[in-house]
Amino acid sequence: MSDNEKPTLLVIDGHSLAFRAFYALPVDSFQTRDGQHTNAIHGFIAMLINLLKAEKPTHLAVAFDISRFSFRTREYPEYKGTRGETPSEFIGQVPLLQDALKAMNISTISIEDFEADDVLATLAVRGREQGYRVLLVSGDRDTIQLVNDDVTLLYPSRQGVSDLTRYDPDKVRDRYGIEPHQYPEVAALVGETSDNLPGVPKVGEKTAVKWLGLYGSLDGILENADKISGKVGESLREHKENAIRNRRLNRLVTDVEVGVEIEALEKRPIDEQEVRDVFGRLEFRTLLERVLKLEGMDGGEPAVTARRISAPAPQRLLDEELRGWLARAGAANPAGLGLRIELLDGRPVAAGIASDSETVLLSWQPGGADYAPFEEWLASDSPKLMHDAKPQVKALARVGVAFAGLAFDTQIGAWLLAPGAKEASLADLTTKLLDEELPVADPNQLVPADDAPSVATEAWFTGRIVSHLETALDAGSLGVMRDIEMPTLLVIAAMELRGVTVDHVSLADLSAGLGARAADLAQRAFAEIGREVNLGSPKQLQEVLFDQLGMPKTRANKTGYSTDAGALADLQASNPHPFLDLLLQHRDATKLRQIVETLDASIADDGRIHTRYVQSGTTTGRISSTDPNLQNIPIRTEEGRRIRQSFRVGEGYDTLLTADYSQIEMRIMAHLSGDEGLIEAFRSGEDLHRFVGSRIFGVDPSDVTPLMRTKVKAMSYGLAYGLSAFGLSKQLRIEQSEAKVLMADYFERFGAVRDYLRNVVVQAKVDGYTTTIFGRRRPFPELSSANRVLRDNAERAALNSPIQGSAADIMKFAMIRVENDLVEQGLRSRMLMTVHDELIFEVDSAEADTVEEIVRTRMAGAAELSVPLEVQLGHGQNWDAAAH
DNA sequence: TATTTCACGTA
DNA sequence: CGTACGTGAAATAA
Repeated sequence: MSDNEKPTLLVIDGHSLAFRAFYALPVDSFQTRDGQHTNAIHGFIAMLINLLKAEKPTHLAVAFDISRFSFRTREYPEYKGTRGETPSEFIGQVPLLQDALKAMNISTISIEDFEADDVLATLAVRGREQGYRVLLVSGDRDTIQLVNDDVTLLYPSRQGVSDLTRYDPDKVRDRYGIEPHQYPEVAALVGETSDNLPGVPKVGEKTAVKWLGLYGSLDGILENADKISGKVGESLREHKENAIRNRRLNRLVTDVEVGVEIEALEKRPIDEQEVRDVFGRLEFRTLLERVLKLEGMDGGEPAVTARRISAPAPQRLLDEELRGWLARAGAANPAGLGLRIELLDGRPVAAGIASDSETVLLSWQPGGADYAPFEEWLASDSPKLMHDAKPQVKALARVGVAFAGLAFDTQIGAWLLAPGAKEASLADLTTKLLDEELPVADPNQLVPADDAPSVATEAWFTGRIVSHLETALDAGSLGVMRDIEMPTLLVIAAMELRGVTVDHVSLADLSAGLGARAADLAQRAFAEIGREVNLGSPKQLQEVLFDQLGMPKTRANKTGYSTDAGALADLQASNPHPFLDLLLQHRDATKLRQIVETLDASIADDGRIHTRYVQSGTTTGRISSTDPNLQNIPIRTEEGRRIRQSFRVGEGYDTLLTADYSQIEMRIMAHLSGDEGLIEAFRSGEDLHRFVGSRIFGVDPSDVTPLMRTKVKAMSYGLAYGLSAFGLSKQLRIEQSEAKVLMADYFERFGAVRDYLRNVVVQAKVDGYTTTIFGRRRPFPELSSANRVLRDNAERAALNSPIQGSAADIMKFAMIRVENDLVEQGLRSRMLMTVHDELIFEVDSAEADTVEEIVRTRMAGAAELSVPLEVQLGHGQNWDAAAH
C-alpha cells in the first residue's frame, strides 16, 4: 500500500501548540469585547485549518495535559520546575479551545498522570501498526524519537505556529546527524533546560552525536566512559547519573491506555450550529468562514441534523363545529392552546390554533360572522400559548377585537431561561429546544414555498415549546412568567399603541439651532489646528491630538487611543488647548442634534411617537425601548431639557403626569441586606446621602457639607455596581487612599451591606445564578471562569443583578396594577411611557386627583419591603415641566 | 453592503 | 478598574 492510499492519522499536542500560538500572536490584538484573550485559540485553530486543508487527515485527535503533574514529576519533582507561572492571559484559553474543538467534532484526549506527548507516542505506534500514515504536531523536541517511515513530526518554527517544519527520518538525519530513535540519547546527554533536566556539563549536541557514532548508543557510551579522555570524559563520569535519569524521563510511553480506538477518531463533519455559537462567542469571523468553507458549509443550506416533524394537518372549522372543537381541545389541554395570528401590514388576516394533537386554520377576518366562537374564545380567559405575542395582541387591539387569557409567550419563556441570549424566533426555539426543524419560507422567494409553515403549524410548535419550557423553567421563573411578564406584555402593548405626542416644530427649531452651533464650533476648531478634519472621526482626531498637537497618549482602546469626553478632559487639565474645548462643545451639539433628528423622524402621522418596548432584551429583567429609544432622552443639560419640552400632552388631555420611585435601588439594597443603619436612614425620612454622610464622617446631619454629600452619594450608588476604590477615586478625583478610607468607613457603619454584597457573589457561585426578590433568575457561568477579567466582570454583574432586577420587577408590578385600576375604573387617563423607575401618564384634569391617588398607592404598594417605597409625582404641559 | 467600534444619552 | 441599555457615524471587512 502506498502512502497515498493509507489513511492519515493526525495527532496534535494541544497544550504545546496553544502555548506556541500564545507567544506567536500579540495577546492584545486578540480579545473579545468582554476582555477574554483569544490569541492562543486563534493561532491554534488557524494552524488546524491549514493542516486539515493541506494534509486531509482521515482521522484526528488533540491531546491535552491534564495538569503540570505526571508520573515524571513524581519520579523527579524538579521536572519542568523552571517553568514560570503560566501567564494569566493564557490560562482561560485552553477550556475555550477545547469547546471549539468539540464543536468541530474533534476528539480531545487527556490521560491522568501522563503527558500529551505520551498519548502522541502511543497513537503513533498503534497507528503505524494498523497501517496509518501518522502525522504528529508538537512543540516538544522529545517527539523526534517517534519519527520513522510512517510517522512524521510537524514542528512549529520560531516565528509562528502555522509554519511547520516536517521531520521525517531524512530530515532528522540531516538536521542532527543521527537516527530519530537516537534523539533522546542525545537529549539525555545534552540536557533540556526548559524541562529543568540538566545534562552532562560540557557536552553539547556535537559531542553527543560524535559519541553516539563511536559507541552506538547511550549504554555504549556509558560503558566506555572510562576510555573518554580529557575534561569532557571527566564530566561524563561525574554526571552520568544525569544522563541516565534524563533518558528515563524523556522516553515517551507508547502503551498509555488512551481509552479510544483509532477508528473512532475518524474525521467527522463539524456541528455547524455549535461552531457558529462558539466561534461567535470568541468573535472569530474569518476563522468561522474558513472552517465552514473547508466543510463545504459556506453559503449552502445549513446541515440538516434536526429531526423534521410535521404538525397535524390543519382542519378548517366554522361556527358550531369550531365552538365544539375549542371547548373539547381546551378541556383536553388545561395548560392552554397554541395560538398564532397571521398579520399583514399590522392587521390580522388569519389565525392558527393548536392542541397537542390537532390544528385548526382559520381564514379569519375580524367581525366575520362564521368565526364568532373564535372571537369569543379570544376574549375569554381560556389560556393561550403564543410566541412573540405583542405584535399580535396589538393587531387585535387595532381592529377592536378583545383579547385575554395570555398564559405563556415562548419568546419570553426562552428569555427567562437564558436572559443573556438574543431574542429567538420560533424557528430558533424549535431547533434549540425541541431539536426539530420548523419549515421556514425562503425570504428571497416572492411566492412562498409550499413548505412554509402555516400559522396553524406555528401554533402547534408553539404549544410544544411551551411544554418543554414548563419543565425546563423552575417554579420561580414560571411564577414570574405568569404574575409579571404576561400581564406586563399586555400593558406595554397598550402603551405602544398609545404613543406620546411630540411637537415637530419645536424639534425642527432645536435641530436648526444645534446645527448652526455645531457648524460654528467646527469652523473655530479647524482654525485652531489650521486644517479641516472630520470631528466625528476618532481616527482623525487621534492624528490631530497625538501627532499634530503632540499631546500625551490617553487610555488605549482597540483602535488606538481614546478621545472620549473623559480622556479629553484629562488632556485639557494637563495640556490646555482651545481645540479640546471646542471639540467637546461640538460633540455635545452634534450628539443632541442627532437625538433630535432621530426623534423627529419617528413622529408618526398621528403626531405621536410609538416606541417599541423590548420585553425580552435585557439580562436583568428591565424593559428596553427602541425605534426610537425613549429611555435615553437627555435631562442633565438645559439643551437636553428642551428636548423633553417637546414631549407634550396630547390632544384631548390636559396634563402630563410623571411618577418616579426615589432611590429604589438603594431601598432594595437596604431591604436585601437588612442593614439596620440603612433601613433607619430610609425610615427617618432624612435625606439619604446626608444621613449616610453624617454616620460616615461622624458629624451631625446638618453639618454634612455638599462635598461630603457628593462623595457619599457616589459611593452609595457605586456600591451596587461593584465599584472599586480605584474607580471611586477616579470618579471623585481623589486619592485612591482616600477612596479606600471612605469605603472602609462606609462598611464600618453599614456592615450588613458589605456582608450582603459578598454573599450575593458567593451564593451565585454556588448556585450558578442570582435571583431577584420575586424569583427571576440570571445565570452566571463566568463566575467560575479561569480568566480573571471575565470573572471580575461577572462578579460585578452578579452583585448588581438582584438589585436592578428586583427594581424592574417592582416597576412591572406597579404598571400592571396602575393600568388595571385605570381601566377598571373607566378612566380615560392613560399610561404612556416607562423609563425604568419612572412612569408617564396623559391625564384628563377631571380625573387628576383619582389618577394621582391610584399611581401613588399602586407604585408605593407594589412591594412590601422593610423600607417604604417613596414615589414622587409631578405634572405639567410637557415632560420637562412635569418633572418635579 | 454588512458588521464592528467608538462615543454618549438615560436609569 | 461601576451595572443595564440603544443609536448613529466612522471604520473596517467583504
